[in-house]
Amino acid sequence: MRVLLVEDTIGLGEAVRDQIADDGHAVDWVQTLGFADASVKATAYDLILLDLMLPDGHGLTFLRKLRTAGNSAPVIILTARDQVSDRVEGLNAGADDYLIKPFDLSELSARVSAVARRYRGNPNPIIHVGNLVVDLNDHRIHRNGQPVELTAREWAIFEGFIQRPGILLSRSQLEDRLYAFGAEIESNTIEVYVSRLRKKLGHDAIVTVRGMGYRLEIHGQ
Amino acid sequence: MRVLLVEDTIGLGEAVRDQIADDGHAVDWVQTLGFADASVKATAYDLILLDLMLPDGHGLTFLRKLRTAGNSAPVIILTARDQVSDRVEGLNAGADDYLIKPFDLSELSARVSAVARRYRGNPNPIIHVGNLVVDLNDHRIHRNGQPVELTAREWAIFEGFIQRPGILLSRSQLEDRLYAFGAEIESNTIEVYVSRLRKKLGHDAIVTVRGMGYRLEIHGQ
DNA sequence: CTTTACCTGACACTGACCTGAACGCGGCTA
DNA sequence: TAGCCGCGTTCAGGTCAGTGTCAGGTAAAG
Repeated sequence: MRVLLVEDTIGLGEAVRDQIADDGHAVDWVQTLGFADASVKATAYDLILLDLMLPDGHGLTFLRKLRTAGNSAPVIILTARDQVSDRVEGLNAGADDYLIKPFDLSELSARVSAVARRYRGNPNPIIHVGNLVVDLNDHRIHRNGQPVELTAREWAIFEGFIQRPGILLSRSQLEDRLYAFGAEIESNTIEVYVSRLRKKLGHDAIVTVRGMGYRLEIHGQ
Repeated sequence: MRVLLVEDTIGLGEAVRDQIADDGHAVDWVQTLGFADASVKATAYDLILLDLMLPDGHGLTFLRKLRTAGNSAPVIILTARDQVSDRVEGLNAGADDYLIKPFDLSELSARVSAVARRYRGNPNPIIHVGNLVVDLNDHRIHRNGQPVELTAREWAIFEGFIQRPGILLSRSQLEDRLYAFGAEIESNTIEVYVSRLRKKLGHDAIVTVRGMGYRLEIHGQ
């Protein structure tokens, strides 16, 4: 799926872009309405993620122009919790959905893949890694055929690994998955969750890279 | 697809009817709520296009009655640009979408075929899950042979589960089923409905996945 | 050997969740 | 018109799994 991300906050934009790319979609990220305008003229997007407060104007102006131009691509609005009127107006202006900042990356994934599913009638994407079978939408894991139960936090971490198996994830990247961006944490929480995941998924499933981070190890069978 | 068009403006009604017929759907066109009432009792429509200002009453009264009667056919509201409050109320009353007059016929086509797409691939209206037998068209459920009565809201939730048994549904996905898109809800309504469904369908029918959502458990037989 | 980084069992507390009960409202009946 | 009923929603009180912190231990690096 081709996704256009219109968002001027750098940290958030990066995180969203990476998440969507990891989910297997092509992302174009622009920071202004001007570039957004140009992009939709050049490309037929399957989904548009639209922030409302942008340096060169309000997202709703863009949305209305898009609709009157006959573009009916699904639009998901990214908005702050207190801007209720914006949200209502957004839906009236032709948005399909909205996400309230700060949002979980997994919530974002869910919304995006809901759109993707509607567009091509896809079943759940199932990933096989070593002796694990993972259903991403359903948050379900089987290890050697046995179901494995993960808590919300454990899943958040694990999802980060499974999306890029074999790739090194730094501590702070993992922390971002737990505490919607920003929130600094000074403790060994990540270590604890890695430990818990190892207990559930096998002790060699996650490899420590000293001083750098962790990586999911693909092994077996 | 069977479409019911409720619209008292002659010119517009004709144009819409013709467009939908051209798209390959069967259209019934009525001009009053009275006839609309009679029609939905006689026929199971797959989509209802509903004007709000009608000679014998307001379309929302009709919509509410429809929903409390357990009819969950998708409804698209046809409304004028300046009636924002009507639109919001409409979504809250259980409409699925809306179109602002005057609208392009191509826009209409797009929305209608979006509904059609969602409706297709559902050829088997009777589903067996564990000790439940569910008739999707009739909204009828039997548990171990005994009929189970669900209210409109309970059904809305349950339908989400039954369409893809075993899948995890997040709180917000369930909320979307109750309140078209939009309407923010800050309460435990979902929990209450889950609780009531459990009482009617068996306490182990719906499993809580803490921090993530709920899932219908397929068990027995 | 010392230092640093990481591991993991244990534990207290928070907040997510459950559910009986009460409220409010629209629709139906008399 | 008044009264009743069913449904949707909110509230309050209770329960318990999940989370984060800590402390004592182990492994790696130099």
